[in-house]
Amino acid sequence: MRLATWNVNSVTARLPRLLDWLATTKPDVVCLQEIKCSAEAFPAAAVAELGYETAAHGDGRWNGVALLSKVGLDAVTRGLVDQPGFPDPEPRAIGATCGGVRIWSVYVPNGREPGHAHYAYKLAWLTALRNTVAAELGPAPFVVAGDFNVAPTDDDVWDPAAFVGATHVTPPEREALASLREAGLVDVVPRPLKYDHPFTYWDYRAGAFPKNLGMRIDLFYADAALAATVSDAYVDRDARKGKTPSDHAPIVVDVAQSVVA
DNA sequence: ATGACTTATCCAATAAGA
Repeated sequence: MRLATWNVNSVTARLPRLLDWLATTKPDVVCLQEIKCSAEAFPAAAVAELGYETAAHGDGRWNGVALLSKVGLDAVTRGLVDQPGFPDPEPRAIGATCGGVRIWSVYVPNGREPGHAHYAYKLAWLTALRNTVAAELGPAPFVVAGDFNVAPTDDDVWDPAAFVGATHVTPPEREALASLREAGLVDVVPRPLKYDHPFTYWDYRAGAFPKNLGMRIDLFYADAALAATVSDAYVDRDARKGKTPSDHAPIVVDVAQSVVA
């Protein structure tokens, strides 16, 4: 099976690119984040022409996540166990069982700045994610993939000095990732197609992409048994090139797991 | 060149992103 995750920064604005990328890359299951549309407005008919079923969770202007699958899409769950809000719960997590794999697409809150109420919200949200993982892990191959808005190590940002006092690199955020790993998940680190860091995000401003001023904040976490079957994992930085890209690149992961109906 | 912000929304100035 080929699994993938991509923060598309508006599925409406990105639809032509998404369709081209699906047709070329041919993933079996795709986790999308920042669809920025309601579930009803998701272009499900367009992706259905390429063979994908859709489950979307969105409410309009911001956030929003979805799952696309060619191998079945069952037991859809919208939201985490006791998911906190800001102040109300936002559409940032959707889970489903696809071809025998239990898979979650997540968009972790940004946090804005340490000390901000949004930062406390981010940490609480990650705790709810950990609790959801703990409740579900075990019976089936398991994946949580998406935009975690946390760089796991200093090696996952272009310059640690540029992030002093900023979110995405603080010990509590990194401890929240460690807690997910302690619950039984493995960080499937993709290979970069170019340069030596598997960055997944580059700011639109100041030529960050051509200068490779990036961050690895999109992550693919799998249970240990599934992670052991990974034959390839890469960041598709080519999808960040050209006119009107998302500011994030997709991660593509091939696993030996065969489709289970 | 991979190239110097982009998105949706009360349609235009703003909030949000990280």
